[in-house]
Amino acid sequence: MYRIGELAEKLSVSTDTLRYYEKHKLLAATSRADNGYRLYNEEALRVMQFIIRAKGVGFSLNEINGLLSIKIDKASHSCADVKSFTEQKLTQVNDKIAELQCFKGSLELLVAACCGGEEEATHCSILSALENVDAINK
Amino acid sequence: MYRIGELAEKLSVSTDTLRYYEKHKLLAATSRADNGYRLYNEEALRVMQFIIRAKGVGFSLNEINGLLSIKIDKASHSCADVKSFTEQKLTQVNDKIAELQCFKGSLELLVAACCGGEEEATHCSILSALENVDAINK
DNA sequence: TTTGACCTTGGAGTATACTCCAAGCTTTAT
DNA sequence: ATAAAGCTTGGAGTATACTCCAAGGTCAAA
Repeated sequence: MYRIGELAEKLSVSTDTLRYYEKHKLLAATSRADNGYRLYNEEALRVMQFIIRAKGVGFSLNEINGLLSIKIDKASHSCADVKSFTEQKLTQVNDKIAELQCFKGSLELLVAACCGGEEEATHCSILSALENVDAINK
Repeated sequence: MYRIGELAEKLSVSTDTLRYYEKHKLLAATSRADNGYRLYNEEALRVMQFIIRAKGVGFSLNEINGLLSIKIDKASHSCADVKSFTEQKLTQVNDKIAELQCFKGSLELLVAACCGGEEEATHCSILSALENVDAINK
């Protein structure tokens, strides 16, 4: 079991963030020590990694709560509910991937086209390439 | 040229958002009409689409400003600056894509495994699958 | 010509997600 | 035994990104 500070360091987040997530029902401590200290197990670590990843790709804490509640709120959802919610999230994720592929393509084009030298960027083809970034993104 | 309301509707954002972006140097109106109304051209439309996409995949307005300033701030950056900044962003984008691929894999697994019926989700295999989501995400 | 829809500005208010602080208890090291 | 580091709570403060409002100008249609 980890104390809050240990888990925080392992995840590169603050202890305040962990307490904030507990207050907002995203992740409760696994248990409490006799002295009242929060204790977290490996499962909690994995859930936090999940939350951090989800945040990184643009899900709000509220949306992440929704994703996590599939797990937590078992009895209150039917299979049909869960399936349709999950399909919806899958569509969202696919859309996000598609957008990022566009960014990736544009940026790769820019990197490939740029001379990388010391002259002013005014004369660098990377900039003209970026000016067409939206066209590329389609 | 579009008036602010027309552009806002085309993009499904509020006019307040467009004025907010102008105030925060993300996108100025292309010009002003004689009556003081903001006017936007097709280029502005494309820049806004770019901003909206970037936001959707988790870039902050500040980061987006950085991306846009490659375009705007030509004379103040060398080619080497621009190239290294762009390569850094590319790494970020690749990381985000990898994370989303994990989500996608997990969610697809869940959708495929779920019966989709009316019974309580307690008995649905989609949930047990989700409990291993972090393992799947690796 | 006047009603309604649209635009202007500046500034205040809100939601989200932290982040910091005070006051105090616990534990570890010297 | 006492200091330093770590934990507790509740609550206040901050950054980001809007969102709304007031007071007023503009414009097209009835």
